[in-house]
Amino acid sequence: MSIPKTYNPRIAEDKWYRHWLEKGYFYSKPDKREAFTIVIPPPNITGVLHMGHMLNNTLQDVMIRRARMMGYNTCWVPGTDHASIATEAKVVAKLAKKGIQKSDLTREEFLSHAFDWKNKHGGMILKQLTKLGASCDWERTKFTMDDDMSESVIKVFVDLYKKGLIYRGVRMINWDPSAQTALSDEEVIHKEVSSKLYYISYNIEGSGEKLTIATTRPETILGDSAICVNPNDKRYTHLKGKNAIIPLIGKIIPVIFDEYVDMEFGTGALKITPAHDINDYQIGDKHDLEIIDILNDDGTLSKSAQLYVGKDRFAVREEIALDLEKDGFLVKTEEYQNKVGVSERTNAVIEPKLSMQWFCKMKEFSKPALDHVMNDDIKFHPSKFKNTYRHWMVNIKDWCISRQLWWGQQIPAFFYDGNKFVVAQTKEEALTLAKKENPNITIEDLKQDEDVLDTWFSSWIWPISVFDGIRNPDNKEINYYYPTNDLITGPDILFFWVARMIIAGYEYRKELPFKDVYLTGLVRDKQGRKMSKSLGNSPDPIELIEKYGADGVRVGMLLCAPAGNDLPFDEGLCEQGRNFSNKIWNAFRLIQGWEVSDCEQPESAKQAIIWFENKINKTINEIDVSFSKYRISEALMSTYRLIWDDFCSWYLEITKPNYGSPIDSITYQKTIEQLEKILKLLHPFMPFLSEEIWHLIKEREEDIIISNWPKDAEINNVLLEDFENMTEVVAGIRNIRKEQNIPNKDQLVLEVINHQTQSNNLNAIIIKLGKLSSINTISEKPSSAFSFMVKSNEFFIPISDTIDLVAEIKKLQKELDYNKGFLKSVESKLKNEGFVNSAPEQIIANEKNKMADAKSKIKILTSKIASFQNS
RNA sequence: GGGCGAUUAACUCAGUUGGUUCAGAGUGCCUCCUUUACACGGAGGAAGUCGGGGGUUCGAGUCCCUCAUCGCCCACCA
Repeated sequence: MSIPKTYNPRIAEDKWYRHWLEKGYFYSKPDKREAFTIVIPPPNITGVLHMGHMLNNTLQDVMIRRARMMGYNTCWVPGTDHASIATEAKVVAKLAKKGIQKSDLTREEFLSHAFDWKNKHGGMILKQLTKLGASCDWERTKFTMDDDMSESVIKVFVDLYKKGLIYRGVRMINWDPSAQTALSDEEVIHKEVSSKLYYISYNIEGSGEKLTIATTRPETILGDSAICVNPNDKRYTHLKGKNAIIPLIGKIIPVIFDEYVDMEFGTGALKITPAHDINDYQIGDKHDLEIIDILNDDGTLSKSAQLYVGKDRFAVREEIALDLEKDGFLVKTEEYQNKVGVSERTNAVIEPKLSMQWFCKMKEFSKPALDHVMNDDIKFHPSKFKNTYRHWMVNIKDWCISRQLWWGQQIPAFFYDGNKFVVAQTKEEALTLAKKENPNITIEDLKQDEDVLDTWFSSWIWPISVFDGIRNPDNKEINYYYPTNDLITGPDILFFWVARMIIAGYEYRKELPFKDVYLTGLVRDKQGRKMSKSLGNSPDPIELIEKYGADGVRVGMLLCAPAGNDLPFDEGLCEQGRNFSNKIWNAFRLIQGWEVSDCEQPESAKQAIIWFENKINKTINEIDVSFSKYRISEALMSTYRLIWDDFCSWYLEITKPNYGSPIDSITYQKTIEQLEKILKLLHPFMPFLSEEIWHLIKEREEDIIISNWPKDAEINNVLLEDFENMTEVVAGIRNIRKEQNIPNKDQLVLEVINHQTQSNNLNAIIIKLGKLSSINTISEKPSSAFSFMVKSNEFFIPISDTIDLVAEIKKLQKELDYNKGFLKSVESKLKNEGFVNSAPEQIIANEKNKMADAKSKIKILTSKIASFQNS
């Protein structure tokens, strides 16, 4: 059969993925083996696969595939998140295109549209993951709004309410005027913007005096309840008991005194708008001021504003500035850098708003989650995120969990008799509870809270609810699969998700939800911007896979992705991955093209096999260590070098027979064994290629995906070192060929003086790779020859007629100078009493060895130079 | 404003308790080579005052101080 020169990923990928599915390798049921579990960070149903997902899921797949080979019962649970705000926004937009307003629909009608949308688009991203080779247990695919999942969420809500951890109250919250819902603090991003600071003067009632304040939001003067100054501010003490008049509307408000006000800032006078600023609210509360909410939910001005009613807050800002200026109230404006909060989802500028919402008390509740991370029961990789985590946890605030949306789990609070309510799993239970208060209540009288829960209120129990551990805490699956092993996700959702899962884990399982958290970096584009769905700057991963193969893309992502480091994405990395695929493919092509016969095994092959067996064991050890430290890119690099350098450049170059000659059966057999081992090591990183070659080597039942992960063994380090030295000898010969332009077909003789190292065993290899006719041991150096040194052995290639004496002497002189300098530094170190007295014995012995070594090199070099100069 | 982390070759990063020739890897770059698995390749090469300055030590990329630059997280100063 003829095998193409380049590897074609298309042939392997779909074929093997289907095969693995058919064989059921991805599916997991509890059994006697130890479980290895990962729950996927459920991507939003609104999302399509982007580079962040690629990185994340490749890492998860690597961990799962390796664990599977190590004999664990692996279970990778996939699924999607209903993403309440994002999805609702998409559905609303889609309906709007059809001319349908959300307000035209009943809740049920809207939800039916939303589920239609979810059914159409929601599975897309999971389908894309299969292209990447993700070995998820697809039979376990979950959605955060599946009936059982929602039921678990509601159960948790009711439970926490009963425990007194959930309460309802009027608080200052973050209002998103675009989505028209409350947000948690975490959903608000503070951005620096250039804005203006407006200086506005207020007339003081009953005097000609004016009082000037500074504000970035002049439109909010319509909601002012007071002007506040610092009681220690001598400029304003005389205003005690006076009133100010709000410009344009003429409303009279008191001048109040509070030390909160910074005398240095602006004019030292602060307008107080309790409805639209958290600080003003607190001052207003303290001084018992009127709260005037001048904004509607959509960010337009309300009737309470009196002016500009129905106009947008930003339009009003400009308009009111003009009007104030016209009437002489605007003193001046200044350029000003300040920070505004915007909605993480809609990018709308957040309004602080006083509103009735549901909250979860976090302070005490989160304590175990903090402790168990700080004492490494749960390990973060890299550990620097422990700091960030701690900082957030100790400053944790109550979590606003209600959202004024329809898409999500509706809050199970049922109202009756006006403001009275009960919290219960079902309306029937609620009725029973309500009847205790008022026996006349009927089920029709109960009205469920319109709001839904924050999306993260469902995803924080994800590792438990996917195994039904909330509804049935003692079921077999949860006890088997929980706690999960690795959580692999981005640091951007450390608080949104990771921290809260840990909290929920200790609350509902009394146990950690996962043992290790691997926080990836963010994938950035070439301008250093975060790649994300909202920016739309991510290359299409499916196109990349088509171009470079899934394995190539996986390798490309992993090579540059040490834990926690951002990676600027460069397509060249995928190219490197593809080239690597091809390298392995061609190594395989070479081997399968060999003609096997009973001829004698060459000495060089014998030595190469022994060496490579040691080398592979050493590398397996390195790879295992890297994995245990979650240094996945290092594990891959070890594998990469083992294959490219050790296997291809050395092992195969040594063992491959001369052109047209057959290979002996022992070497052939051994080579196949080595190749198989290598493919196993490669499998977690490059599943398709490894499976493809595994089966092309020979027909067999067993698939590599479930083969055993190779174990490391005793390593003969002396042998490895000898081989290293040997490679330097070969490099020396190649160097001389290159410098002197000696073609490979010209066979050379290599002469060695007192060649004492054990690498005599490796002479056969040197002869083969150096294209030598022989290696001779000599006692005196030849009169003129090219030469090089490896350790303290001197090698010669005698070709007197072509040698460039001047260049050769120059080269030797350079080497001599280096060694002299080196000797000097070693000697001075050894003369230093401080060093000799305080350095450990081993270090001193090493220095002495170095000195002896340098001395002997200097001696050799000096005499060599002399002999050249004489000739 | 508070906290955390980083700064090592053109790029992306290793460098474990200070001590072997410790200044490394991969990519890229330069030179040569279409040789018989692979040009998605081979052989060789150049390349860094380890951000600046100070200190501790016999010895510092590694520990301490300081400055600079960058990044991240948190935060209610108009």
